[in-house]
Amino acid sequence: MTAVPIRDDQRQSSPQVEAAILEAARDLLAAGGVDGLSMRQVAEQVGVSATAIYHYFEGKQDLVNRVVLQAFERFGSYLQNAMESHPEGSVARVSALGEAYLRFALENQAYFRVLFSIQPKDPAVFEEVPEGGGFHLLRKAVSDAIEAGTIRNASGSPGTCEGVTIPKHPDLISMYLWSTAHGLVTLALCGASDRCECGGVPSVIDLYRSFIPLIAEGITARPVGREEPEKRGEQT
Amino acid sequence: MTAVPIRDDQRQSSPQVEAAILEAARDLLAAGGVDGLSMRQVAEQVGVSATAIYHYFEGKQDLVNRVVLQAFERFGSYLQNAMESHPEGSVARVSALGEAYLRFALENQAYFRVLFSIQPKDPAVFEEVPEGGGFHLLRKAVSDAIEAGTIRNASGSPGTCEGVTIPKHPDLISMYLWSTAHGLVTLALCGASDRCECGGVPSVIDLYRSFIPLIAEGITARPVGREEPEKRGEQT
DNA sequence: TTCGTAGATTAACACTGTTAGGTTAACGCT
DNA sequence: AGCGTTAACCTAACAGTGTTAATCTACGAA
Repeated sequence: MTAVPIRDDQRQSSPQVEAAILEAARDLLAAGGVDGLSMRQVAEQVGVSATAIYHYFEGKQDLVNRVVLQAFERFGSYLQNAMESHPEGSVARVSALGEAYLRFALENQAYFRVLFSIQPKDPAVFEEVPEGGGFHLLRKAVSDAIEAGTIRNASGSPGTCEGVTIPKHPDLISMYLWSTAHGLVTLALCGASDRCECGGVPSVIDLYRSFIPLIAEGITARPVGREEPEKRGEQT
Repeated sequence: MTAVPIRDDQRQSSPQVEAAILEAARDLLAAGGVDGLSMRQVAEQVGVSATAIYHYFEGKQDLVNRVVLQAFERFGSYLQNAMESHPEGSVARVSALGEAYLRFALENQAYFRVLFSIQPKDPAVFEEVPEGGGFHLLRKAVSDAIEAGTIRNASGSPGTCEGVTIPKHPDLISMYLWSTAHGLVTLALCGASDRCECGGVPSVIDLYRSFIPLIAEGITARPVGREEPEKRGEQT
């Protein structure tokens, strides 16, 4: 169906049309992912012909990228919000960040899917993301916690944080925490986590909460007596 | 281009055609993901018309599912192979499993992408995966390690977390390890991990190796009291 | 008045997955 | 031998996709 001709007095000016396109694209993207977004559908929803979009965007990929950029901003403020309700330097703040990460992903699945679709997308997209799309928040929270002494310094050997208090690279711990939360929610979203009942833990959030003691204290047996934990061998 | 008519004597029998279709689909899928697989291209590669495929498969989704199933099997044996070179019950076996997971994902990116694309795919696909597509391997390795005393039993973790009873199954630790490895490689594949330099750790594999002490011993700062003095053997 | 241009249009191209309907060839049965 | 059935495959077509080319229209400036 061709778009109904727009009378001049209701013809939208360019920035409004662009915004309307972005909004329509966002809805379609959130509803059905990249495949669910079609130029013609966007156009129809805006009340404009499909090719008009090409006046504002270079193509579908560009349109998607722009929406993703907006989504990252929303994602960032969502995380920030969740973080600020816990004291600076606390482990609670770090773990709340993780929980918010999960919650956002679960509540905006199609959105999240697009954000982190395992595609070799333009690195430019990520580069334009303001402040790393939440990663800087995590990094900050981890840094604060290290400084507050609630999280150990990754740069040192286990326990050698006695004299040395300078956190060299909280990036490592941040990346580690990011991986865990992201992996969990990713597996959950593709249905893979159903393979593991995990003793009847029902929701992904609960599963994540069950991870926390493991993350905090590690998984190796710390024997009450004195038992040599077996060393990791080196392999190819 | 229409397919050249097949003379009777060179007309392939059904199972061979089906296998050829699967093979062509696998190649296209590995090369360009789901979008890179087109029925017409598959057909042309096999030397048959596009619609002939519908005699063996219900449609594109079904074809993809079948390839994914095969891929999971290959994935499983890849993991098994990597695992078996380490003693049963050792932490080394567990961590080798993780490394193999990463390696497979990095070496077969498009493949891996399809396996774990964040799509709400038919749960049936996962259900048909023999023995859980590697998860049972991880579970077994973790169970053995717990039994051998090298990995602590999750049930022994301190109390309950926020009212949630912590499952005592090795499933929890397995799921946790799976999440971490999967999250890392997933973030790497979509380019997100480039945001974190992590102290100059170059490759994903090295990054994973840096995780291992964290996974083993946790991230919370422990009182300076007890720690193994003879550590610090492994360097990436 | 004329020109340039922003904004939008229609028509078309080359794809896509999928369906409908038809054409063989081979097999089993009477 | 003749009949019916079915597996295997075909062509043609449909509805949809992203994208390009060429065109039209209104508006502001010279």
